[in-house]
Amino acid sequence: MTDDATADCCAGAPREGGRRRGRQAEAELNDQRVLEAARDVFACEGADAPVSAVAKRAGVGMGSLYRRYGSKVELIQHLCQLSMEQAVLAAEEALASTEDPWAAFVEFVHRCVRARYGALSPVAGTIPVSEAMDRTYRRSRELLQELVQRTQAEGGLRPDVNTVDISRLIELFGRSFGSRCRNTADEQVQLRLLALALAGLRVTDGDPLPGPKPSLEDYENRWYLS
Amino acid sequence: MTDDATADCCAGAPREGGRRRGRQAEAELNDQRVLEAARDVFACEGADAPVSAVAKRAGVGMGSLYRRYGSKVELIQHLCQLSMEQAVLAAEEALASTEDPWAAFVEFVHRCVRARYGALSPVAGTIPVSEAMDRTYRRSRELLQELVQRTQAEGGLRPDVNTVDISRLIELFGRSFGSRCRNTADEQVQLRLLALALAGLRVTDGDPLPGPKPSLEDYENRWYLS
DNA sequence: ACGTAGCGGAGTGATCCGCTCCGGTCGACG
DNA sequence: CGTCGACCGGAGCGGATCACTCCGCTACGT
Repeated sequence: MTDDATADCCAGAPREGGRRRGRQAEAELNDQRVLEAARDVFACEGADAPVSAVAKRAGVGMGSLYRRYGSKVELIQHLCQLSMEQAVLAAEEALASTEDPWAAFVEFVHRCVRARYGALSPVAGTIPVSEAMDRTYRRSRELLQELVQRTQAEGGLRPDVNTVDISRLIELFGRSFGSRCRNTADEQVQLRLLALALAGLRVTDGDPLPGPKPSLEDYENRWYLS
Repeated sequence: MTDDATADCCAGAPREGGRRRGRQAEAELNDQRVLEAARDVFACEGADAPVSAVAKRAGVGMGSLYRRYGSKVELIQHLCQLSMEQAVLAAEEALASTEDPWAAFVEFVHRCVRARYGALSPVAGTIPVSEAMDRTYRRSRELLQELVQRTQAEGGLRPDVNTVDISRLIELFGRSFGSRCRNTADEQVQLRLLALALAGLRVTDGDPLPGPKPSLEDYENRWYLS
């Protein structure tokens, strides 16, 4: 497997993408492969998937994986961090497009779901929260707040929903998106259900949502308690 | 723990609920307790939760549990069976009430979600399907088909959804309902999201759902392939 | 008062998983 | 072209966990 990579990027001429060459190029490539594989594996099989599965999917030995990440927890933390950064980016871009607020909002949700934001939410409370994660989360929270308010004011988002509602919605679909590594037919159904929920987010003439608006505190505490 | 049970049902006067008395009454009670505990534990922690957790939650020894169910798989199969029977019952009652088809449909979905129908769907493909399961599933499928058609004809259910869509919706919320054994605040959020999706099921003037209607075959094959 | 049905839970063997460590490989450099 | 060492893959280790068994005990029924 690495043979391919070696043949592709090391033995031949310098690659346009990588800065370094030879062995170091392979190392850099492996970095990406590990990250991608980890996202897939953990999103599909849950955070208790064996690390060896990640290594195998990345086409990389255990040694190479553990040289980059000191432990499984560290790897997962890094994954969470990346997820949240993606969400931040998506939110920023949604806020930047002022043309159709509702469409921008929908696009934001879709991007979060597809980036599997929240696919790792089941690990909440089982790994420590790094400072980087905390910082990025805080930023994403602010942006989401802003986005929700704007969409409620100008985009037709029903006023009785919360940032927590939206977060949970994204997590719900982000978690099950591609869950259990099923075929793509599964993903299509999930997208249909997501479309259903999004349609429901627009309706305001129906019944109001049951219960009180969920509290931000409860939402966040999942990550800290036990 | 069993001391309580003994004091309650065995040492005292005959209980009105149970047919038998004394030791046999405790046995019968334990039966129920095991079932209930198993449903909770597996729904919350996933099907790979240890059997000992079920026993502990039921307040019952491992011996008592294994006398009733020869193996963990057998227990899970029984649980699936019960879930589906509940769904069948809910569907029958929904079809029986002819007054407000939409309300009956909503009630049906809620009952299924609350009964955690589909909480065990992640085990699909990991345990053999008993004939009883197969039979009950087939019956539930027929009833759901009928219910969906009626609600589409008379209840305002949008026409571009499928029985599979509905099943997956129920599974989605049934699985995450109470997932990870969180507090009840979590359940309230889930109910809000469910209400959102149900609202979306009613809208017909918005965009149509993306993709083709999901195929029943794909849906069912999850239980048989690998 | 005794036999025994039914109980709880410690123990067991096997599996699995995170992580380490080492022999091999191949680019880098003189 | 020879040597060196950075980096690689993956076998193996130690410990944790889990499904399941087995046995001593309790207390009901007679």
